[in-house]
Order: sequence, then structure tokens, then C-alpha cells
Amino acid sequence: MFSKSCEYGIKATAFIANEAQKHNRVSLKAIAKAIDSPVAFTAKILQQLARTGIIDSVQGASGGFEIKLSRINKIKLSEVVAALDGDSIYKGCGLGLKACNAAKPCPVHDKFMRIREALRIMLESTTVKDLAQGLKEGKTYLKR
Amino acid sequence: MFSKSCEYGIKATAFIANEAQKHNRVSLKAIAKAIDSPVAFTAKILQQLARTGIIDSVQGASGGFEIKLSRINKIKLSEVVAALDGDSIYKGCGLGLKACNAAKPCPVHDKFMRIREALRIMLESTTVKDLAQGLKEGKTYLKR
DNA sequence: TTTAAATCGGATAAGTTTGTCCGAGTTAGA
DNA sequence: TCTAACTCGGACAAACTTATCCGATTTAAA
Repeated sequence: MFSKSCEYGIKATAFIANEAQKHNRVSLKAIAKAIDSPVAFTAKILQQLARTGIIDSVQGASGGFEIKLSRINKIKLSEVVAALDGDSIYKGCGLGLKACNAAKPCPVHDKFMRIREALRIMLESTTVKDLAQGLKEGKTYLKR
Repeated sequence: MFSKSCEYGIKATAFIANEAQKHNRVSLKAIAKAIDSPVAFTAKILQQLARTGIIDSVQGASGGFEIKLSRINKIKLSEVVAALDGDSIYKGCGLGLKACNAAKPCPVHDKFMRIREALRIMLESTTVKDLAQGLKEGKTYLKR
């Protein structure tokens, strides 16, 4: 469904948001450990998320990554996905046709539209805070 | 969502089924042309589908690929997908966790389950005949 | 001012998917 | 029996994703 980059990105964002609620800034190392991901690869993903403005990076000693507390309930899961995987998951044709639409649909067009629409709504109605909340309450996990 | 292999495979299967309804057997070349796919790569996919028993292949002159008319309303879209992409699309965790379940869920577990379940139901309730029907009626397309 | 703990960013490697090439085998029909 | 039109299957190549390495830069604190 999502690329590895996107999976790591979502987990990292959830972790950073949860730490933000505890007023912590977290290092790359700490993030990679928390989400069980390769450190250097995770760095690239965090840079991408920082460039997009989803997370903030702070350089230098005692630096790291953070999300402003006031923003964690505003960032949608869909934004994280779009930053890393683009919008093909919402927009693309299920069979990869370039010009697939209601006027000239592919054989799975109608049925796929419903699924993709449900996915879009789900991603757009879930915030980073929602993800962090589960972690905070010990109801959800980022490893195993 | 699906791999390129799977996209080509679904299109090819739909095309073969539609031709089967016209009592035609079709060659690799004809299939690749109809679905606008690379010939040699399509060959691999058709071989895979033939091995799985989804389509039938006939060697030699005037050979090609076909689906028995009596089977086109029995083959589910989910079987085609499973043959080419496996079942990770139904079973895998949205964030790639190996041990993600209701007891120890990832942050998107519940929400993803619903989407994947909808996808599963859709793929299992769509037959190859459904796909061919749209083509036959000129309502759906395999190119562009 | 020096040091150590960080991120940044470019180069490169490994792995997977996608795509190509070609010789061998199969079969209908001339 | 020969030929032409097919599929089969292995080896290879290209492109993309995933992952690693390392030097440069930034910054807090001793």
C-alpha cells in the first residue's frame, strides 16, 4: 500500500508528535530506535518531512526533530503520505491508465474509486494527534 | 496500489475473457497491443497466470491464450491479484509491522483494517466476466 | 575557543521490480 | 517433411526503491 519510506515517515511522525506532547525534542538516533528503522535512511525521510514543513528540524548539539504542540492536531495523515508517496494513491487509476475517468473508465474504475475515496477520507480525517494519542495511552505500538 | 505486473495481468485477463466470449484465442502480441504493454514482460505475466491456472496457454502455431467460457464468471479479481501480488494487500500491516493485530495494533490498525476489508470484498465480489462485460459493451477501456 | 553532539547532503551500494533478448521447444498447415 | 507462427524459460539489463557511508556544517556547553 505505502512505500517503506512512507511507513517509516508515518511512524516517525507519530513518535515525534507523542514526544512533543511530553515537551521533548528527539534525535534521529532516538527516532530510529523507537520505530526500529535504519538510521541513515530515516534521516533522509525526516529531511524530506522537514522540507515539506510537516516536522521541524533543529541543528547542532541538543538539536533534533520536533513538532510544535499547536500543530499536532492540524497535521493530517494525508499530508504525511503526500509528502513521501505523492498523491497517486488518491488520484491514480487502479490499472495505471493515464487518462482514466468517468467518461472513459478502465474496467475497475467505479469500484476502485469507492475504495480510494474511503482511503482518502480516512487519511484526511486522521491527524497526527490521533496517532500520538494511541501511543500515549499505551494502546498502539510502533515496533514488532 | 498494485504492482505493474498486476496491472498488466488484470488488463490482460479482462481482454482474454472478452475475446473468449467471442470464441477467440489470442496471441501474446495481440494482448500486448490491446493493453499497451511491453511484449516480453507481458509474456512473463501470462506464464505466471497460466501456471496458476487462471488462464490457459496453447503452444505452437495458432496457439495463444484463452479462458474457458464456463470459467469466466467463476474467476475472481482477487485470484488474479493474489497470483501476481500475493496476499499482502489484504493481510499486511499498513505500517509494515510483522506482529500487528488487535491485541498489539499499530497506530493505524483499526482504520486500515476497514479499508483493506472493503478492498478485499470488492476484489472477491468482482469476476473476470464483470470486467469483460464492460469491454464488450464499450463502456470501459484498456488503454490511454 | 574548543569540543562534542547533532543535522545536512552528496556519493555510492544493495535489492527489487520492470523490462529486454534470444535460443529452444511446440504445433498447424502448406 | 518443412516452415512459419507461436509459447517457454533462462540470462541479462535498466530503473527505481531502499539502505549505507562519510565529510561538511551547525550549535550548545564546557
